[in-house]
Amino acid sequence: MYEDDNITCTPKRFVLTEVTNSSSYVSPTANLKLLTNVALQYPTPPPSAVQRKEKSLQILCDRFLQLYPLKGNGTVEIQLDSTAARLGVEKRRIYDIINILEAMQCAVHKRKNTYLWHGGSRLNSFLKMLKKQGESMRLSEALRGKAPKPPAPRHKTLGVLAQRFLMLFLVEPLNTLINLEMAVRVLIDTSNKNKTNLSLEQQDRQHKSKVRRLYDIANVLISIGLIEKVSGNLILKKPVFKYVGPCKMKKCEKTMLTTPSPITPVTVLESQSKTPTLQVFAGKSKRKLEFTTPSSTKEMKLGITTPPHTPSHKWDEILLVADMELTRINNGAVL
DNA sequence: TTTTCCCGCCAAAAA
DNA sequence: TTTTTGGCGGGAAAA
Repeated sequence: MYEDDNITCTPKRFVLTEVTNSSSYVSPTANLKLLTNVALQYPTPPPSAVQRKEKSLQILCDRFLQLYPLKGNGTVEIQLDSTAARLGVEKRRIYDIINILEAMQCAVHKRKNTYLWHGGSRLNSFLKMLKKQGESMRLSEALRGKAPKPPAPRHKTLGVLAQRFLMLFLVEPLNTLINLEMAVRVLIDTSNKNKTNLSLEQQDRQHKSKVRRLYDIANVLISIGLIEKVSGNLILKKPVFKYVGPCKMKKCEKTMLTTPSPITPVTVLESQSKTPTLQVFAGKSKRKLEFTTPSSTKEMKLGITTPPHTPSHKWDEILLVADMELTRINNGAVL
């Protein structure tokens, strides 16, 4: 009949009544269907086998990076399908990984099924840019009360979300801990489409979905070595992440902008605030999101202002406030 | 239980 | 149209 590479010996024989739960007559068609099902079941490896944990995106990305190292030399072409096969996963999973890596400028979409791998060669400069981008978006302020809330991306949401998530770390003082709940709230534009308002529970649904995405993203960012999960956190039970990537700037310690001289020429400050439009996602395809705020940003030029207050690292407070808000929201949901 | 998040359906974009 | 990409959320493993 047919030969299956997986079958190395004659399958054990079964009588219909052993497989079915009834001893009654089964039509030929039903019989065929039944047999098909049994056949499909057959090549199933031992029940145990790899479990969920071993299939995580983080591990998959680790293996991916093993194939295509970040510090590799030169550029290489990556074939998605063969890579998926090599890693023994569905193509869909490769998309998840490559999308984030692409968002990190580690690879660029060259053509169908093909990416150009640049590794981490552009990472540092890209991170610098991301930071600037984050500052101009005023993500730091958004984290607290002041909430310009960056507009929701229309395309490449996974990649954009990954970039914005990273921005949070870059924009905040080093070692700031950020939890996913906080991130979602800042990164997701709750003021939904024009009129259509929140459906309350639909809002919760979308929130949950976004958190799922953030988990996915966090996992590959961890694999890349940009982020780290901080276990056994204090106040919150929620997961907290910390930036551990390349030190973004040299101003490690003091210096900073400790209240510039009273009479600072505006020009000095202004000079810093250019970069009005940064194209994070290169590429021609429409799908590649036009990352920046199209034009709406009404008064972005006013951006440069010394941090409101508490330039400190009182992230504990931040976390607390964030959590309190979250619980408030949750309670409110129970109408 | 809740948190984490894999899996894969199926629609949008591209060919 | 068909194929490739990739939102999205169900629901189950892990904690």
